[in-house]
Amino acid sequence: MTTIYDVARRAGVSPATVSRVLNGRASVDPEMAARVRQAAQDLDYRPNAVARSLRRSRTSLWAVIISDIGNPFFTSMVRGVEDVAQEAGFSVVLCNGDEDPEKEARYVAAALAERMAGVIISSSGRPALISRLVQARIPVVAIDRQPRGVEVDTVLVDNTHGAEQATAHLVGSGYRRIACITGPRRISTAMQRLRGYQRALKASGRPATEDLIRYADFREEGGYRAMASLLETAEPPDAVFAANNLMTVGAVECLVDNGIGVPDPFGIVGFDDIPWAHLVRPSLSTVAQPTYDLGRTAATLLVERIADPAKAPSTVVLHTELRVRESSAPSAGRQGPAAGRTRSRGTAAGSLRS
Amino acid sequence: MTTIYDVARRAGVSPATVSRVLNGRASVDPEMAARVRQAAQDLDYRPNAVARSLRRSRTSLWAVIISDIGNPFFTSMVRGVEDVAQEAGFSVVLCNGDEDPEKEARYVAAALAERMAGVIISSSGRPALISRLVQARIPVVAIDRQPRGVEVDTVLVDNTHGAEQATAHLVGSGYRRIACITGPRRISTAMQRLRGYQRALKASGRPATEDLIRYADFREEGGYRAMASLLETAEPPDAVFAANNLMTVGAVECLVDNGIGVPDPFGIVGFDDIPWAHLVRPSLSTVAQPTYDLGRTAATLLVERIADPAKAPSTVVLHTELRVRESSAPSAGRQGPAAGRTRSRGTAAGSLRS
DNA sequence: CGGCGATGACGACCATCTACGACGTGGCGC
DNA sequence: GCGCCACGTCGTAGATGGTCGTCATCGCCG
Repeated sequence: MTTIYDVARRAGVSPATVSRVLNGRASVDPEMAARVRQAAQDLDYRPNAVARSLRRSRTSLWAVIISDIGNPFFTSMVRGVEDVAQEAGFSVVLCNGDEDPEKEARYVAAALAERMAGVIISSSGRPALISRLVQARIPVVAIDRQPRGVEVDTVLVDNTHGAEQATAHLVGSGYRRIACITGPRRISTAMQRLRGYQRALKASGRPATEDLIRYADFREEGGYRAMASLLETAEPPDAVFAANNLMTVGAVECLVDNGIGVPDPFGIVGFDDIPWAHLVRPSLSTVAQPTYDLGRTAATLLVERIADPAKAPSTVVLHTELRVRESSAPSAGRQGPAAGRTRSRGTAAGSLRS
Repeated sequence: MTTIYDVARRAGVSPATVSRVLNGRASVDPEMAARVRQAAQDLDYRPNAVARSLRRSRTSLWAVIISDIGNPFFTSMVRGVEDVAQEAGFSVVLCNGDEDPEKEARYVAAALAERMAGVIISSSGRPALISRLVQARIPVVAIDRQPRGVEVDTVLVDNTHGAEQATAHLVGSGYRRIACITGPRRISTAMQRLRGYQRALKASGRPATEDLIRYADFREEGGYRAMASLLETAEPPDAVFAANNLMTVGAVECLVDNGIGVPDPFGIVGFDDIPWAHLVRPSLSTVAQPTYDLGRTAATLLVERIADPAKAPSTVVLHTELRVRESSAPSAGRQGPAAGRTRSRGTAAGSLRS
């Protein structure tokens, strides 16, 4: 590997001058600058980013710690983060926490050891991890999930409102007993979405009883099991609101395996869109999140936080959008007063292309 | 941040001894070692990975440069890479090349600047990028796509055979004019899958004419347009083999929008599975790749290459598996001699759970 | 001729690792 | 029993590569 000394020798200047030319920090004689640049090009010189980081005591790496790389929600989010990072001159280290607090802890340790420039984290629960980052003065942005007891920049969606809207839509479609499959109690999004569900039930004058609620794991398998458990009860539900995309898929699978028709007699709405939802039959009604923007917003906050570590932490809440498709639109006989949408194939496909 | 000097001072030893204790390189008096460890724990000392990297002139980071983070094929692969990296003590920097040679070049430059310990790359064409890495003595493993003119460790699947099998299956199902939507000419997988398609057609005694071939971009949009273009021809096909998952989805969308039934009258088989393929109606027949193992294998090769930079490069070819579902199984009247599978819903769902 | 501004050279510094040297102890041989 | 040698252990210092502050010098202008 060629070093800055090799370039200096070839250009007949000191290493400091080479540094100044390449960083544009101070004014250098144009003729000499050109000579340096030529030498650098001739030798295919690439500054050693490690040495630079050591001297500057800061790197140009971000750690993005997500909960599940297999979930399209997170990959889309990462894409948003990455695009902003790229523009701002940072590289992204993607870390798959896998909903495992221990794995997550390892990644936080790595971020500390590598003295990363910043961390974007969707934490699976432990606020202590985020505290450690804050204590080490590493800029942090929490995304998707709200950490408890720590003051950091945060980007969320209006989980409660989205869940309320989805549940109210099921109520309006005429379903009688609406169940809820949510995530682990320690995760803020799971609890907020549950609260939205409960609020909508109360607003419609129905009791939100515990026997209609299941706490699963935000994965396909968990959604399947929760659905199966709901069907086994003495008085099974006739609709369900599932609190994330993978559990929605699991629940639908369970219904298919049990030969139960969707949307008639059984309605389903899921939180968070899935790709190719329009190709799934019946197409799934979902509460769509602005995943890409979620990532972009978090990244923008991180850039600002790095620029000014002293500024007060802010929380940004983005909006969800209920996308009604086939899975929550029962036949005419059952439809309630609020249910007036088309089910034509063309429309469904068209709305998804956007 | 506490440094090795702080720990040394507190333990009453020299920094060198602290380093020795924590790295286990040389023998140190056990009593003294215990004192050092205690001091390190008291101060919550974490070695500065940047300084370590500079001194050792090697980092513990891998760059994984993939073509499209939105494609589940790659995320599953990355998961395999990551699991092995974790075990071997490396962290993974995920880089989304986005099928854009320029973006890809930037990431390769970053890998060089950061003196990364290794690179796993699914290159969008330019062998020059890989050459630069090899020249800089950075261990490289090519994955999914075969780089031309460079000798590096490579992990591939049997693209030609998989495509041949898929096409032969369409032939056997009784389709007459079978088209092919493949990827850009510069990408090896696109050409190999095209070759498999052509081979199968020749084996069945049909001409593989150019008017049945479209070169798209491996994306949903491209698949849609290619399908539309095939339908506009004077003599449209009645089946298509699509060379990756996203283009398959695009092609199906186009068929739906045009009101053409699948699998009757139009058959389709795609290369590479998609998640929730079993929920899509009609469920899609695909050539499934061992995506996770692809990643694991590449990572294992990289670990070996790092351990022994001198060893001869090897190429590993993994096998694909044709998964017949509904989209290629026409009704009885059309079925050819080779088409004898069930189309029952239960069976289709069951085969997908595995 | 003096002063100021601009530019370049030099060296300290970032945190860690490691080669080399020094010191001490134990064992063996005379 | 004493001395020497060898080995084990520890500390010092230098190296890693780039950045930036300091100082000196040169040239130009007043």
